[in-house]
Amino acid sequence: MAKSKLSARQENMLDFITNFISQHSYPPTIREIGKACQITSTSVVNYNLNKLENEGYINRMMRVSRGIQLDKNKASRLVQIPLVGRIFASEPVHFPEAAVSYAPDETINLTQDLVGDEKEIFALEVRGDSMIDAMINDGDYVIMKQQVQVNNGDLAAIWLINSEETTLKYFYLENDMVRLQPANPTMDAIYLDPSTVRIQGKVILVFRQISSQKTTPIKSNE
Amino acid sequence: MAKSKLSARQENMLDFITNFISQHSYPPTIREIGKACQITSTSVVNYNLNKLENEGYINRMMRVSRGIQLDKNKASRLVQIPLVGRIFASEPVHFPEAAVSYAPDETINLTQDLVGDEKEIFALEVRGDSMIDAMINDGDYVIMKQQVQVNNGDLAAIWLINSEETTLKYFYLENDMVRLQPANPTMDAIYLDPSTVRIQGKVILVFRQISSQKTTPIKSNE
DNA sequence: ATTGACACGGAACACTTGTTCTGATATTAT
DNA sequence: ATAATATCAGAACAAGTGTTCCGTGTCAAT
Repeated sequence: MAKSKLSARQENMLDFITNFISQHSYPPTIREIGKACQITSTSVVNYNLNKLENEGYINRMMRVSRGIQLDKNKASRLVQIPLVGRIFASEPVHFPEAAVSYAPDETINLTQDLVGDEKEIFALEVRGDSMIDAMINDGDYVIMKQQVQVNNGDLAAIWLINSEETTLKYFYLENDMVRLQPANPTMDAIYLDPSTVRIQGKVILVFRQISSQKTTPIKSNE
Repeated sequence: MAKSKLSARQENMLDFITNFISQHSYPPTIREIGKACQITSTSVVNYNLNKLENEGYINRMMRVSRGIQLDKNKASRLVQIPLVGRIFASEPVHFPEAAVSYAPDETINLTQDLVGDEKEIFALEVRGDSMIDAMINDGDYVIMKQQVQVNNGDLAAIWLINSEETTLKYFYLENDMVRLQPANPTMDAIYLDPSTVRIQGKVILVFRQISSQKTTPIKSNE
């Protein structure tokens, strides 16, 4: 929303600064920004840096080399994650087809440092208490990436063909057997033949909103 | 261990660099280091920076202003947190007396960026399943700071005087009543008179080791 | 057409900053 | 004691770097 006030050049600069810091762990100089953004004049870089500062995206330390601080609240890149549906235990995860556009109110925005560089990730709302053994509850949101293979130790969404249910468990392939380990360490792992499981994706992040509206759920006996 | 090869001056410099970066989010210049560490000559700072680089604590970018990168594996300051006991639901948290020295195998080392700048923090191992409503299980480790007051929204260790038990819940003081909110959103908050609760500390971090030894807990019927 | 705000490029300036040189002092080994 | 090494201080240099000034072009409003 507020980002609409930035010009393409300023967006470009902000992107470069963000990436530069994450790669070098120190900020770029004015000339480094200019070179990366095809700006020949240092004054123009300076000019647009002041714009970025006025908009609150960065803080500048005057007369300090590389004196640029990213305002984490505004400048850290947001990843727009489409909320494409719900995840039930009783059916496979329904991932969306190809590239579809979603309503803006159906996207979840998280900062890139939280979800990493993965592309094509989706948000799913958890329905039901059946994921409780993964320490994931009704109403939680799961950020997932669709993939048919996961690494050992990944928290994976797995469709159990025999019992016809989706489960979220840590995945390990050991001695030609699949071990599915609940996140809840007091529960036992289950061992299955690889042919009876279908990996649907890996979980990147789980979060739970502790909103004030939700904090007083006067339980009614419904 | 490897830090023993550093002189007092080099340790001092490394500390300053670490703190400077965390405060400014860009590294200091050679002269800034010298001023902070009472080194009048830039060449001496340069000399010791090279020492630090040879020991692997930092990386230097030649001819780059503020071109210092901390080696996270070695230089990021480890906070040694004494593991002082266990936390049961059935008794108050037992914090240690004053400054006591602990066996080295009874300390938990975490990087400062994880636990922040808090001083006098302790690690406690969770025993029993009674903290399950805080999404904390048997075997988890809780990093806590002892304090008799917490802010609204802090995850706090609270001794319930009437029921004589310790609980970990999010703490809110609302209208002269204490609301204790379980981390598990499917469970209800409880409201108590402030005189019936005793705040013991706030939880800074919780972690669970998913070690390979633990991943195959063939449950025996003991 | 005129004005003004805005964005830009080039150049120069002054300060910052990493580097290097010379030499002194302290520490350690032989 | 002597030599070798490590650590340090001061100074100067060259390059890096933020800042500023001047001029140009664009675009919308009057």
